[in-house]
Amino acid sequence: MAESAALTRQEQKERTRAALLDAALELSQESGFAQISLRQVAKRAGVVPAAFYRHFASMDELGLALVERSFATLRRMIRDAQRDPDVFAHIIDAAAEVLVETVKVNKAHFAFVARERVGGSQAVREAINHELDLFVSELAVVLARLPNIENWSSDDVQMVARLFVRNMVANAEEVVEMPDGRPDLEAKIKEGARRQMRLIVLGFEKWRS
Amino acid sequence: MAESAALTRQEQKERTRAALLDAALELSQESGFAQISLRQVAKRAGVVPAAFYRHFASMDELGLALVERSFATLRRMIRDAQRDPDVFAHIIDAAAEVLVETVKVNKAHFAFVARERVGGSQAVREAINHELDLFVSELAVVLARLPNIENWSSDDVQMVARLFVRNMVANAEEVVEMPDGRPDLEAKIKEGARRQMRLIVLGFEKWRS
DNA sequence: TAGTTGAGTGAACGGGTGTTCACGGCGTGT
DNA sequence: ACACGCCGTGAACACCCGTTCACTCAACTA
Repeated sequence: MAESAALTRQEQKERTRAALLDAALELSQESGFAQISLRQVAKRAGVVPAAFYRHFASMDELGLALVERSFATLRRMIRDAQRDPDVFAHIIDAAAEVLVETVKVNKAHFAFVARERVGGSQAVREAINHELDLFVSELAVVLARLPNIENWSSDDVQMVARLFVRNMVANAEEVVEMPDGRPDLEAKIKEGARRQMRLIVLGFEKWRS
Repeated sequence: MAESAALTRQEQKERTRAALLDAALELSQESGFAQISLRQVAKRAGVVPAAFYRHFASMDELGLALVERSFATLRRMIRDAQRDPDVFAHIIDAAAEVLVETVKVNKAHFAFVARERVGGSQAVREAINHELDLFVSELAVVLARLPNIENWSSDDVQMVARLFVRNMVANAEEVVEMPDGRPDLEAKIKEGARRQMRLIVLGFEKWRS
C-alpha cells in the first residue's frame, strides 16, 4: 500500500483528521452541518464510523474545529487585504472586491459560518458569534483611525463596526447562495455592497453623539 | 347546533392542522425546524404519525405553511405601524420600538424565519427569501416618498430598502437570541437599531447617483 | 529484536425515523 | 334511517442512526 512515502503514525492520524473535517465541510454544503450524520462523514472520509471517535468525541466537537478553521481563513483575508496598498487608497471599492473574491474562493468555509451562525447547535452558534464579536472589535480599531471618526465615542465606533460586519455577513450569504458561473450576479452583488458602504460612510461626516 | 362540544367535521380538521403547525413551531424553537421529525410533531400535537399525512404531504410542506403564517404576522406589524400617526412623526424611534416589541411578542415566528432563512431546506429557504424580497420592494415604495429620496433612481431606492431590511432581520435575530427578562439588553438593542438607522438616514442628503 | 501502543476494523445493540396499510367510528348528505 | 366519506388509529416495514466492543496489525520504543 506504500504509495508515495512511508507515513509516520502522526502524519497518518493528522491526514485522517483532515479527511474527516473536509468530508464534513463538503457534506454540510449540500444540506447544512446540523443535518449530516457521523456515519455519512466517516463514509465520505473513507473510514469506518467507529474510527471517528479516535479524532472527535462528537459531531459538535468536529463542528467547533470547523469554526476555528473557517475563521482562520477569514482572518487571513483581512490580513492580506491590509498589506495591499491599493486597498488603503480606495478602501470601499477594494473592500467590496476583496469580499466577493475571497468568499468565492473559500465558499465552503463562508457557507458554513453563515448557515451555522443561526441554524447550528447551541455550542457552534455561540462559538461563531464569539468570533464575529472579536471581528467587530478588530474592525472598530481600524475604523477609529479614519478622519471623520477619530473623536467619536467608542460606543459609536463599535456600532458602526457592527453595521459593517453585519452587511459583510449578509453579502457573503448572497455570494454563497449565488449559482456558479454568473458573473452578472456577482457584479451586481459587488456593486450593491459598494453603494451600501458608500451610503454609510456619507453619514459619518454629519454624525453627532 | 350544540354550543359547547360538538364540532363540525371541518372545524375538527382545521383544529388538528393548527395543532400540527403549533407543535412544529414550538419544537423548532428548541432545536431548529430542520432537525425535528414528523413523529415528534405528531406526538406533540396529540396525534398518531400516520394522521400527519391527512394534512401535509411532508415536513417540507408544513414548513412552507409556517413561512406563510409567519410573514402574515410580519405584514400585520407593518400595516398596524403605518396606521399609527406617532410612527410617521418620529419614524426612526418608532421603527426601533415597534420592531423590538413585535419581535418579542411573536418571538416564535421571527425565530423561525431568522433560522430557516439560511439553515432550512432549499424549498423553505427559497420561500423565505422570496417573501423578504417582496418586503424590500414594499419598503422601497414607502421610502421613495421621503423628502431626500424622491428623485433617486429606483435602483438606489431598492438598495437602501435592502440595507434597512437586512438590518431589521439582523436586529430581529438579536432579539430572538436575547434571554427573557433582560430589559437592559432589550434597551441596548433598541438603541443600537435606532443609531444605525439614523446614521444611514444621514447619508441620504449627500447621496448622488 | 521483541514488546507496546493505538489507529482503524467489523459486527452488534437498541432506538428513532418516514411511510404503508387495513380498519374503526363518527359526522354528514341523501 | 341509512350508507357513505374521511379523520384518526395501531401495527408493521425497512432504514439509518450513535455508540460499544473485542479485534488486528503496522509503526513506534526500549
